[in-house]
Amino acid sequence: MLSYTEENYLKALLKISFAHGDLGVGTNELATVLAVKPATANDMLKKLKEKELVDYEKYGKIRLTASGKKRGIDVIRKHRLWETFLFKKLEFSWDEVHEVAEQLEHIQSEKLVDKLDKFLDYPEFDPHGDPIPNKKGELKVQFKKTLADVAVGSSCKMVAVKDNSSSFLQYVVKVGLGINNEISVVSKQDYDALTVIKVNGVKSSVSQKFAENIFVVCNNCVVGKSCPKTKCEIK
Amino acid sequence: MLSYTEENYLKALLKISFAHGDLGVGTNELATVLAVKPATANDMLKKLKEKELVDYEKYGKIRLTASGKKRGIDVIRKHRLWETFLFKKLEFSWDEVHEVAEQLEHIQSEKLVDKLDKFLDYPEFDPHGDPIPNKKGELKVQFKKTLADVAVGSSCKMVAVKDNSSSFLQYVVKVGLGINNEISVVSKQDYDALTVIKVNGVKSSVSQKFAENIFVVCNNCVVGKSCPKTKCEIK
DNA sequence: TTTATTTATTAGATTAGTCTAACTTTATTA
DNA sequence: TAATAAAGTTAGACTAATCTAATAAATAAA
Ligand SMILES: [Mn+2]
Ligand SMILES: [Mn+2]
Ligand SMILES: [Mn+2]
Ligand SMILES: [Mn+2]
Repeated sequence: MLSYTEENYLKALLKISFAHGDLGVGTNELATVLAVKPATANDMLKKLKEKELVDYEKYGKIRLTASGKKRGIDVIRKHRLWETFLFKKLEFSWDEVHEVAEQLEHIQSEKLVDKLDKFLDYPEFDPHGDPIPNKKGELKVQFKKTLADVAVGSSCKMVAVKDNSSSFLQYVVKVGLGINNEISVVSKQDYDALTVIKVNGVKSSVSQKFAENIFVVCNNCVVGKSCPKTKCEIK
Repeated sequence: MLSYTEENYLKALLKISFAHGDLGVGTNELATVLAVKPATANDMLKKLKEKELVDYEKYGKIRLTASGKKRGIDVIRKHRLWETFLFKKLEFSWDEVHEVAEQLEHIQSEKLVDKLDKFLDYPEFDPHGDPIPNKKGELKVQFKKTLADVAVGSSCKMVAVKDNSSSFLQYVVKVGLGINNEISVVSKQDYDALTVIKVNGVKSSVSQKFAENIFVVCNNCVVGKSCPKTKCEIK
């Protein structure tokens, strides 16, 4: 049985791995994500190594073992199922679900997770567009392309958000954006990449930082695979 | 913000108070209920007194303050709402809900509790027949009379169970009993109070211990008040 | 290739919650 | 009422998770 804290370390390691491929994770990086000091993370990593949930050499990069990865995915599965429950069944808005799911993800009951999954009719994506791992731990490939990659004159579909903070999510709503919306890129400033987009006929300006936090696909893209079109409008 | 552990102490104090009226709680008693040593309970009681959640003199009986009581009732409210959710929405059986609710009762989100309450359509009783406190903390009076109090030849209605353990609940089902069932007391042994009851036309023998764990009302009893009938068949 | 900077580790301390063992106070009973 | 038993408290120790401050190793810059 893993502690609340151990589960959070595994989840953080997994999320960092998703973000930057195969080249292991650093102690400081992990500590930053978990908002603890490197010394603290270092202590915990020793314990996780002892339990064979992570593997690394002293002063080397950290990687999850197969079992560590499975445990981490289970936590993410629970997190996203609970977010979906709060959003779909309890009328929470998409910027409110994350905080509560941070607590709910640590409830230990396999039956509860499976029943919740069934109750929600086996959802594939959470309210932020993130894929929900299934019972076996299989996870749809995460999205890679963002609104910042879309060429001027092209259009795309918003599929997820990268930043899950309540402030960003509320801003997204204010700009008139949401999951599955069609976005046209009207123009882009050379100097600072300030971008004019059109959503449902309404134009707005968004910053580079904003655009990088909106995951999109082009209309020919196959989610999780490369675009079959020879000249995809998205890099 | 109360810790997981502090919440459990308040809940335990409240439950013991419910069980034996106004005469405060003892350290050893509390320790037994929480499955810790008296020394441990003593340490925690000092902290709770410091936070003005309980009140007592050294070597004296312990009582919850108004605010301690409110916090304890909130935990019970959450526990029973979650049990109801698991039972009504996720197809858990009544002997499975308690264990998971022990975890869920510590999730901190007032909004979650209120939304859950609404989602369940403001239930008044949990799957074990126990009353669910409302948002204000108002709690229906607990049941007092048990099957062991019912006179031979009389009948009564089962309204709740005292013991919430999975083994007892499964036994109750095996005997053919459930909440709201009509029970006739056919006979009772003088020697050991072994009782023959009839439920839905089927006779069974139950021990005194068993009978004392089934809360009942007579058909004239008004829940939470005394029976208006001059000669109530239940003491 | 030294030096400086960043990254990682260790040592020692703290807090919450728990324990055992010894001791004190209150309650029971002979 | 005095002896005994039960209930409650204290002292000292342990673990998990955290911190600060000092140190060591690896990397980047000069
Ligand atoms: Mn989230
Ligand atoms: Mn999410
Ligand atoms: Mn329960
Ligand atoms: Mn219950």
